[in-house]
Amino acid sequence: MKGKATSFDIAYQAGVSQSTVSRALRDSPAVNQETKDRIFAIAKQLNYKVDKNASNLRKQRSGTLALLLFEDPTVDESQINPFFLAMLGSITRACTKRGHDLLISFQQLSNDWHADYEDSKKADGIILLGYGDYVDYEEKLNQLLAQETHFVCWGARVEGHPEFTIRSNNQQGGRLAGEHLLSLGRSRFAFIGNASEHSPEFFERYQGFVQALSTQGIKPAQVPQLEAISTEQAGFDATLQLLASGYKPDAIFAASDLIAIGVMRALQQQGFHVPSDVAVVGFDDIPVASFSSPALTTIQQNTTLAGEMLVVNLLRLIHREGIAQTEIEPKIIVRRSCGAVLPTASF
Amino acid sequence: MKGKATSFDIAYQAGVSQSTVSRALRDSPAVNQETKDRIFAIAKQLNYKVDKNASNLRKQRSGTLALLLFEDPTVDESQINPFFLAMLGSITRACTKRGHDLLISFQQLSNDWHADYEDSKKADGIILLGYGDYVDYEEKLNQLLAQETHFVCWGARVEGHPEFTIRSNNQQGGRLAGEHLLSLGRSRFAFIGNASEHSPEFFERYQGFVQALSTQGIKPAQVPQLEAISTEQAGFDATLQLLASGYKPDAIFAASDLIAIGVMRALQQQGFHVPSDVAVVGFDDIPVASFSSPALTTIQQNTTLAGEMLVVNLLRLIHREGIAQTEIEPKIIVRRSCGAVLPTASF
DNA sequence: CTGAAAGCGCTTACAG
DNA sequence: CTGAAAGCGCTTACAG
Repeated sequence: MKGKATSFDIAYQAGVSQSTVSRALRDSPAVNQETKDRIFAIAKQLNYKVDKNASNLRKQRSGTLALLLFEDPTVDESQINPFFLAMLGSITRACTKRGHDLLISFQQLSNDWHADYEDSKKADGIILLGYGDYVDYEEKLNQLLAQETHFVCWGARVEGHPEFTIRSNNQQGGRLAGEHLLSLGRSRFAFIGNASEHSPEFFERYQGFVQALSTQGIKPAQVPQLEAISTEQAGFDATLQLLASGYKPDAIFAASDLIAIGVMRALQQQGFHVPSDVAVVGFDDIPVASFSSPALTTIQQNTTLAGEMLVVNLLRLIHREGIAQTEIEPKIIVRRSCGAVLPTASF
Repeated sequence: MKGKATSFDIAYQAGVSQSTVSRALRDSPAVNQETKDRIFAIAKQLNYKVDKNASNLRKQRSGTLALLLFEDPTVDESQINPFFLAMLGSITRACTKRGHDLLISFQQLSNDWHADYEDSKKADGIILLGYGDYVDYEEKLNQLLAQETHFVCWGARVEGHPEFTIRSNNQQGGRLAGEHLLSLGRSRFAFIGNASEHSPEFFERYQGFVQALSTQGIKPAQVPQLEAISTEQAGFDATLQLLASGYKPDAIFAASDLIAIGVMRALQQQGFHVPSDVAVVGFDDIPVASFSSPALTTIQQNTTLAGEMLVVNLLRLIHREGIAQTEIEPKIIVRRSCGAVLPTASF
C-alpha cells in the first residue's frame, strides 16, 4: 500500500465503487452519510490526498493563481521593493483564505513572459505586480488581453478595461500631501519622483500634489520636479541635484517612501534639519517609514485591502462575475518628518 | 480550434502521430530535425503550451516546490518578519533559476498543516520557514519525517537529520557580536531575546555571545538576559524592564534587528544615548537596519545564499543526491549603533 | 526515426 | 443512493 493510496484503494477497502469514493470525498449530497463516514475514516487512515494533477486535469481548472512580480531592472536584484513585498504577503493571505494556492515568480519585463501560467493550466489566472516602464508594459498587457488571459494588475490602468486594475487613488494621495504641507505653513515645494506616462502612478501623485498647491495660487512651474525611480539612492541623488540648483525648498513630497528616505539623508548630509528646515512626506507607508529618522509622514496605501481586492476581483473575472470596487482611498499618516508633531512627542 | 490546442491538433496539422509531437516538443533526440522544426512551428502558431496537469499526472512529479511560512501567532498578522520576506525573495529567485515553480502559503503552527502539498502532488518538496515555538514545531517535523515528505527547513535543527536544515552559524554570530563589543571597551553587557530550547536560534546566539565574553572573565551570570520574541515592541518592553531593574548596561546584543530597534527606542526614550551610553548590536541585517537611527550594527545572514541553499538542497533530496553545504557563516556589519564608527562619518 | 496503445488518478454524465 | 464507463492530455515502454 506504500506509494500513495488512490481512490481505488479506498473503494476496495470500503467495499464500494471508486465513483462513490470520489463523490464522498467531495462531500456530494448524493452519498449516504454512513457510506461517507466509512470512506472518510479509511481515507484518513490511509493518509489519502486527492491527486491534484488528476483532478485538475479532469476538471480543467487548477485552484491556483499566479503572481508575477516585475522588478525594475535598474534596481539591485537583491532589493525587492518593500511595498510589493507587503502586497505579496496580503495576496498570499487572501488566496489561502479562499482555498486557492499561489504560484509566485519574478519576471523581467524584457524577457518573454511566462504568462503561459494560464495556458499551461498551472493557474486559473494571473496577478501582475510592478511594471518598470509603463510604456513597455502596456504592450504586454495588450497581449494578455488578446489571449483572453484572466488577469488583474496593480496600479497601471489598462486602456478601456478599468476592471483589470486595482489601484490607489493616487491623485487624492498627492492632494492629501499637498494640503497637509500647506496647512503647516510651508510655501516652497518640490516633488521628487518620475512624473510622466512612463510612471503613471507617480505622475498622478504629482498631479494631485500640484493641484492642491494651485488652490493657494502656487503654479506647477513654481514646483521643481526631479526624476527619481523608487530607490533610496535615486531620492538621495535627486535631492542633491535639487539643492545644487540653488532652490531652497521648505517642503518636499517624495513619490515613494524609499525616495523620501533618500531625500532625508541628502538633506541631513547637507546640513538641513528635517522637519524644521524642510518637511518631507513620502508615499506607501512601508515598514521602514516608521523607523526612519525622523519617522516619516506618508500617504498610506492599505496593502491588506489591496491584496484582498486583487484576489477577489481576479476570482470574479475567472467566474465571469461582475467586478467589485477597484479603487483604494489613501490615508495620510502623520509622523515627525513633516513637522506637525511636536519634537517632544514620543517616537 | 479555440479552446486550447492539444498535441493531437498539432499532430493532425503536422501529419504525424501524437507520440511524435510529444517527443518533438520535449526535444527528444529520437526525432528527425525536420519533423521537429515543423512541429515547433505549428506549436508556436497555435500558441500551444503543454498541459502541466496532464504531463505531471503522467510523469508523477510537478516541477514545483512549496514554501510554507509559519508566522508567530503572537505577532500582528499584517506584519511579516522582514527577514523571512527577504528569504522569500531569494527562494523565489532560486526556484525560477532552476526552472521550478514556487507555491507559497502562510501557515499557523496550530492548524493542521497543509503539508499535503506533496501528498496531493502539487509540489515535489517543501521548504519550511519560521516556526514560532520550536518545541511544538519539532513534533510536526517528525510527522513529515515519518511520511517521508521531501523537505528542508531554515534554522531549526531536525534531530538526527542535519541534512534537512539550512542554518546560520548562530553561535559564531553571537561570538562576533561579543568580540566586537569587547574590542570597543564595553564591559556591562545584556542580551535581549528568548534563550531556551523554544527558540534554538536565539539561544545559540546567546551562547556564542556569553562564550565570547567569558574569554574576558565575564561570567554568564553577570550578563542579564531578557525574554523577547522577534518584534520591535518586545525589544522595547524588555529594555524598559532591564533598565527598571537598576542594571546599567553599556552594551546590548539583541537576538534580532527588530528587537534591536525596539531596544534603541527604549534607550533613547529613557534618555540614554546610542552608542555613547549604550552600544547596540542586532542580528539579521534586514533592510530597516541601515535606516534606523542610529544605523544598526548587526550580524548579517546572507539571505541570497540561504535561499539558494534551501532550494538546491531540497532538489538534491528529491533527486536522492547527497546534500551540499548546510551552514552559512555570518558576518558583522559595522554601522553607527555600536560606537565603532565616528559620529562624523556620513550616514 | 515513428506509431499504436496503455495508463497516470481523478470527475462526471448516464443508467439504474 | 450507487456503479460502469468515458475521458481530461499527456508520456513512455513496446514494436517496428
